Amino acid sequence: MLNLTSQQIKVFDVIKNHLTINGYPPTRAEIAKTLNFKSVNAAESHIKALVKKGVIEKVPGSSRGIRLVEDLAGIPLIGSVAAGLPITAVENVEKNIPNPLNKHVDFFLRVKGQSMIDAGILEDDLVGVKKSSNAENGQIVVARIEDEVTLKRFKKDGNKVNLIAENKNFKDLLIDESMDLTIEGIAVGIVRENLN
Amino acid sequence: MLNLTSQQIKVFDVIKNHLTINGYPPTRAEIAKTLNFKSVNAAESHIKALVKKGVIEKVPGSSRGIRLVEDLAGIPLIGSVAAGLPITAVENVEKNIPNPLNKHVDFFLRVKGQSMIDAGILEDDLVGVKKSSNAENGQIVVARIEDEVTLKRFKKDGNKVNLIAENKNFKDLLIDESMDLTIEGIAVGIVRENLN
DNA sequence: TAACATACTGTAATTATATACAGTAAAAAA
DNA sequence: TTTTTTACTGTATATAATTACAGTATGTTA
Repeated sequence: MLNLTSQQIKVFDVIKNHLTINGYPPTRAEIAKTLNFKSVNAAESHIKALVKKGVIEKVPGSSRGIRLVEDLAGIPLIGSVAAGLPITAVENVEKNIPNPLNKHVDFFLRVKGQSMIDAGILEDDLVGVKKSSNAENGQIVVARIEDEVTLKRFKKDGNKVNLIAENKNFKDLLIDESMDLTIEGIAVGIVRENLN
Repeated sequence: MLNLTSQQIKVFDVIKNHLTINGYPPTRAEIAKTLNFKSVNAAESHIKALVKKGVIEKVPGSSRGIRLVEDLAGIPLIGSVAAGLPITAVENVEKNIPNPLNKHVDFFLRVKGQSMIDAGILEDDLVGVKKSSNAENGQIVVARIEDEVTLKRFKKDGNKVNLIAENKNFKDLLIDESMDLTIEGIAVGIVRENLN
């Protein structure tokens, strides 16, 4: 959803909200009324801009013929993160799933390894992640150290950051100045597709 | 969705399909065309019947002003099961959530207690359950013994059924002839709304 | 500086859509 | 048996809605 102007974002949000509240898209007149435009053509122009930018689709001649491109897709599931790419880069998106968690989720990340099993997070679980560059003590975070992405419990002691694995067989990871640590997001929920 | 005639089910399905394919409801003319009605009023009449039966809602004067009552609901989340009631009775439904699992789920059940923590299933997790009256060895099942509903791993030895808790502190539950055991469903996935 | 994008107002025409009314016919319920 | 429900066709109309065209103004990019 990049490159949208603030007005375009407003129009997009009106469409999105209308869809969730009413179950069908708004008309140009309804968009104009909501945003206090005096001309329906203001809405029409914004719709054209949003189509051009690829965030919505139009069905010409059809009343309320608007689709949210983003919305059809659901929330991106990141299977594995290729080195050098931002986590949510399209190259990393495995598929898209609907969000059952009663919270904002920016992406789901498939868990690799056993480092969090004592917190009930198993390999291949999908962790719902909200993007954030900082974390509070005790939160489970998606962290990036150099080029590697891991899921760990965040603990800060003064200015020393400790990334704790919830597995007795793993040792804590103490971050020092020389290491390049980025907090990518906070884990807010879990989806497990496979039981066995 | 009871009491619908076969024609009404067809019309309902056309609306539902149009929604999933196009992202917005069909017009009367579109319904009529899909079902080869020669008059748009045939669609209009069916819509009125469906509204009367409570499976859709109409927004008068609004183009494509149709809502699926059932669809808004998602999959029922069962918070706790009242004694004497079937699990999915409306009285037990806490709320409804969308299904992120790539499988058929009849309902979600909120887990009570610690009996499955060694399988990575924690208290308050939502277990996605597919209704089934029989289970295979090793599957995690929702079982009802007398009036109590529990989540356990199913194991059958000859004709002895064993319900195994995945927690060292719990002992297995051996079912004998005198007990009233019902398998209500098979767990197919997990959703965890809260991490800490 | 010229071209383009953004951000609108205002008018108007064509088409899309809901919906009422008048029928016909058969099946189901009271 | 009468009434109601179901299941349509066919016509008509008011209104809902898309969308093009003509402007104005400002900011951004080439």
